[in-house]
Amino acid sequence: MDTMGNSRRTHYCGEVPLKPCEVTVCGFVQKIRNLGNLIFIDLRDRTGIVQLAFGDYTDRELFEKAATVRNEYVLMATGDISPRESVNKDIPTGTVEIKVRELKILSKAQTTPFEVSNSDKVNDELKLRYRYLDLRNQRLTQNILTRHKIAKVTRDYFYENGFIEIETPMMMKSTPEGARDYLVPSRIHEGKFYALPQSPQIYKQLLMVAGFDRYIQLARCFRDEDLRADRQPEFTQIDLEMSFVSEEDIRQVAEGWVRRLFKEIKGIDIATPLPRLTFADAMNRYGTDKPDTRYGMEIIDISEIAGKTEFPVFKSAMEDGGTVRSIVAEAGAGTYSRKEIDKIIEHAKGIGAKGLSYIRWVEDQPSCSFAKFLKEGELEDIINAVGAKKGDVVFIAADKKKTVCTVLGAVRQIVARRLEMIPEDKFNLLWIVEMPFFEMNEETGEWEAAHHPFTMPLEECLPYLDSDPEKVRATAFDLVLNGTELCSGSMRITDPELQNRMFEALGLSDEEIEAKFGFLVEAYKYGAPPHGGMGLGLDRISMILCGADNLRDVIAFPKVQNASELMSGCPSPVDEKQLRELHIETVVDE
RNA sequence: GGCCCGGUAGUUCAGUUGGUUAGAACGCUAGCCUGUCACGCUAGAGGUCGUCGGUUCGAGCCCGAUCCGGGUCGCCA
Repeated sequence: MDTMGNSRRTHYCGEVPLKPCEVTVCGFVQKIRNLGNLIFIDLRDRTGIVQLAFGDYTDRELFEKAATVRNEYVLMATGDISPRESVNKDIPTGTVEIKVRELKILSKAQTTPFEVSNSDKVNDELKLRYRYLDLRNQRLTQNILTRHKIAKVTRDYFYENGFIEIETPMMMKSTPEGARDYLVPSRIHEGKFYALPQSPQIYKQLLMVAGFDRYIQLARCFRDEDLRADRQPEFTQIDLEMSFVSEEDIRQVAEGWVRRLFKEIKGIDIATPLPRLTFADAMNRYGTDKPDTRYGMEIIDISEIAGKTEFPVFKSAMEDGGTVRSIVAEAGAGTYSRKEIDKIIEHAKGIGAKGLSYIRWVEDQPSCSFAKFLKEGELEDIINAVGAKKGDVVFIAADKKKTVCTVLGAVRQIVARRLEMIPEDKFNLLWIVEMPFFEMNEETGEWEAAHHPFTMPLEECLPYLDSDPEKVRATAFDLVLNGTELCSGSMRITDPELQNRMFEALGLSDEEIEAKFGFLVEAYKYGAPPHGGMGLGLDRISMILCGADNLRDVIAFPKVQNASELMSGCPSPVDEKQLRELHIETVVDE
């Protein structure tokens, strides 16, 4: 093996000049084509690929050295850029190659567990175990570079608009409402714990009280909850807070950021102001608070018609205060077989439906899964009400409103995917506004804060605070992009009395309020500018702008579904000594 | 915690009704090859069929448990 010696890189592989000159490049071997008396090596770095060439112009010793090179070796090559005899149109440097005069093998490589250039098809588990190899793959490299650009554009935009970046603590007080905290035991204080931040919420509000006026941070956040394709236990939030503003002002700043980001990253002009939809409308029309509006197929309430039939499923749902709603799966490209319908129903059951009724209108006559319960003309009434045409399938769910919405929202998504009616190149952004303040916890039957408890309710809702929690809406809003929640924001309560009323409405005792949030309420007594802000998911926006369908693809070292990291193998056991210092007793397996 | 999907050479996959020696492609090793870019040709090595148990004369295939990975519901103030 060789050392670099005095040689240094003059150009990145993907950025070599396309005219004759001397260059030195460094990188990994992507591919070797050895033709006997002619060797080509594709050399890769983060910018791209360039072809190294060895032929009759190469001295014998160098040629033999080139012949020993294997995939993923780390090379440094010096030579002359020359035009190729035959051009490769697929890569930017395809018109030239480097006729190598000096080759240094800086590091050899074992045969890798998978081919880096072909890793897109390889099993995720293996790739995550060797994440540093998968990151060499150009798709993943590009994603990480795009994420970097997004972070840079974000900082540029907010700095230019008077925001100050301030770091808040990573070790903070545990506030166990909402998501579970990751805890850090204290060595100095026996039996006490820090928590990793779920968000810098309280600190950024205190920064407003401190007078910093406009704050931003690319903040790491932690939540000890189960993972999803769009949810990691550790994630990065573009966290911001502003003083002397209204809800609308915050959205305007965010829209400016969105416009700038899409322009610089995708070259797309986003029209602002962005459309907005109330939470109630979103639930009714799309069955979710994060609707994908790139396609139609909205939910239709047919309680008035179907709910009045003799079909026991519909009847009992109505009697229990529920609802009957439907979506029309359009004919699209093909027709629906019974088998496919069954599959969709199975899926619906998996997400909480007891079942799904349907009207399948593929042959001349519509066939209806509950036809025998219908009187003359009722089937026609339903079909007319939902506007179904021949070729369509009408899916109907009857249950409590929440279940019906969830189920039909999911069915809408499945059908859209199946029909390939989701335009890949479209970016539909919208605001969901007037979010509910309280949410019923089905298990305990108690009202809980839907957002965080510092959220300002809409002024017109204040009278219902104690009498009718369901009616209270918040100054909270979400930004939704293609069915993914990108951001959440709100105005905050700055009146200590109102803040205490909110805590009480949430069932906290005076002692609990004092112990958990006393310092915040106290701060508001010393002069608190009206303020509000938001948190934007950097990982999620990166995922969408990279065209990825999983957060793992835009995070350098992600965690898997059970929240472990396969490369390093964390979480892992620790020494007894460490535990003793932290005053933690060893847990013996039962 | 629930539901669904997956696990067969290094990798991606095939493997019929349970039946002889588990196949292919890529990768790997060796040899040949002067313009490749999915280089080509020849030969070779490479398998506890995730693991454990069961049914059977016989299991990659059937049954049970379990581990690992993925998706999702719950959960995510």
